[in-house]
Parts: sequence; structure tokens; C-alpha cells
Amino acid sequence: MPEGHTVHRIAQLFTELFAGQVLVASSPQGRFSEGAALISATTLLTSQAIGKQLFLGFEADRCVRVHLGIYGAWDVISRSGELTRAGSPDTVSLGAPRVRRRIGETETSISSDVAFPPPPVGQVRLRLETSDTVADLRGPTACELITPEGREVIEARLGPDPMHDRGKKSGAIFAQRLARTSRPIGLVLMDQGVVSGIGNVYRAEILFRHRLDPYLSANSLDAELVHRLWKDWGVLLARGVQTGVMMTRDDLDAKGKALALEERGERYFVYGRQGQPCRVCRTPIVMAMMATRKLYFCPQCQTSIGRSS
DNA sequence: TCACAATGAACAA
DNA sequence: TGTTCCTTGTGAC
Repeated sequence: MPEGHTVHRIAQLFTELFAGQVLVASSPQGRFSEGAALISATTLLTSQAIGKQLFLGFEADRCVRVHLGIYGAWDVISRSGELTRAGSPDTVSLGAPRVRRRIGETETSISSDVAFPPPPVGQVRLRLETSDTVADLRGPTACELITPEGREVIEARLGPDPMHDRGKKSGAIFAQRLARTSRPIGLVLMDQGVVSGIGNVYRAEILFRHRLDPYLSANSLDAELVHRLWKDWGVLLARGVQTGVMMTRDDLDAKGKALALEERGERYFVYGRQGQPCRVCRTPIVMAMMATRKLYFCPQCQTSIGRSS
């Protein structure tokens, strides 16, 4: 259940663990057997994220595109028994038997005689392994082999990603794409063709951080605000990639920040806080459906005059 | 045991 | 706008 920061972390982790190495690939579940066979026993050359897309570039111009969707995840297990639940930023699953732990805690395998590699558990679409590391992919919305041309097509469709900033144009492209649609800003921020990597949590939080009415037309925002939105997404994304946590509150002292890193309920201004008091004005946070997704906002702080609906 | 939700997006109509 | 797909964990019975 990742937003852009998670996918960047996975890309970085795979670069560290796998780049330059020959990988054995398989599809224990069977749904990616042909693709796995084609990349197996070849070298991983690149591991790159753009927004929520992960591109793994192998020899012979073979590229695996992975999109985790709403509940996909990678489990990474090393021979030492450490296990990282990369798709779930706030938990780490550990060796057999699986134990859930809070962030930052690590633990080695309970029994040291656990076989390596461990047998796949559940629906593992793709397993990548070296002699001492295994990465299991479960529940992706997409896992496919693509050509360099196919990759270009996909990249061309994506809105800018601050972590993949091609010069200074990204902010301008973001502004351009907002300017050409009258759809509500709350909807547009989640459109991966407009800006890459923002999901339901970051959407709600960014809107609140700018006291922005989710129902305002994207093309009604002034240039300065649009610029601030772009810069802010860059700040939040960089922070998320660094910490692995979507920490969107700036109104915290060191103690509060430590608490927010542990308690998900403390981490956000509005996301998931329906009915609870706004952290700024105490008005109850509202949840409303917007195009099949839950939108959270403060009806007081994020009001604009003349909002329709 | 079962229903349901979850940080997503493609597709149909 | 609604439906479908992908998988797992939780909480109610």
C-alpha cells in the first residue's frame, strides 16, 4: 500500500542489494512464470522508481515493470534472518514465524536453523534471489516484462516526479497540467498523468497543509499557490523516502515527532481522522467520497467562498 | 468463518 | 459513474 516514497525506497534498496548481480527469478504463484524465466540468471543493471512505477532493468533490454497498486508489497529477507516489509512502511515482518514489529526494531530469525531461502508463503508473484537475499512480491496490480520502447511510452504518460526531476521543467509541467483542467484539485493531485507519486494520504495532507478546498477547480489556482504545492510535494516526498514514513505534520516538537513516528494516528493532519477535531481549529474532520476514494478535510480550514457541494 | 477495508488504476458504458 | 482486479490482515460473529 505504497505511495511514491515507498517505491523510491524499494528502488534504492534493490540498487544496494541487487544491482550488478545475477539474479534467480521465479514465480512461485505461477502468474509470471514466462517473464521470470526470461530474466532469470541475468544481471540486474538498473533499479529505478518514477512515481509509483518500479522499473527493473536487466541485461538484453529486458525490463520488469512493477506497480504495487493498493495492496502490493515486497518482502525482503536476507540470510542473516532480517526481513524488511518494504511495501508496508510502518511495519517490519520478521523471520519464521512471522512477527510484526514497529519501525526501527529488528530481530534475527527465531530459530537459526531456518532454511535459506525460505519457502514462499502465500501468493508470491515474483521472487528475486541471490545467494544471500530474497525479495518476494505479492499482490501487485502490475508485474510485466516490457521493452525499452514500452517503457518510454509509460514514462511519457507520467506526470513529473520531484525525485526524478528533469531540470527545472518539472514544476512548470505540473503547473501546465493543472491549468488545463477544471476538475477538482482533490482529484487532480491523484492523477498520475499530472504529478507522479501522490496517493490518498499525501493528497489529503497536502490539501490541508495549504488550507486548500479540495473541490476547487485545478485551473482556478493562482500560480504562486501552484508553485508552493509543487515545492511542498518535493519536500514531503524527500522526507518520506528518507524516513520511510509519511510524516506530513510540521507542527510538532521533537517529542511530538517521535510519537507521530510510532503512532500512525498522530502522524497526519486529516487523513483517517473523520469526526476527530482539526488540529488547528478543532472543527470535526469530514470524510467524503471523491471518485471512489475517501477524501478527508477540515470543512473550516479548507473552505473557500462559493464552494459548490 | 466471514465480511470488509486498504497508501491504485484500468476499463466499460 | 460504476465495476473489476490484485492479496492480506483484522475484527466481528
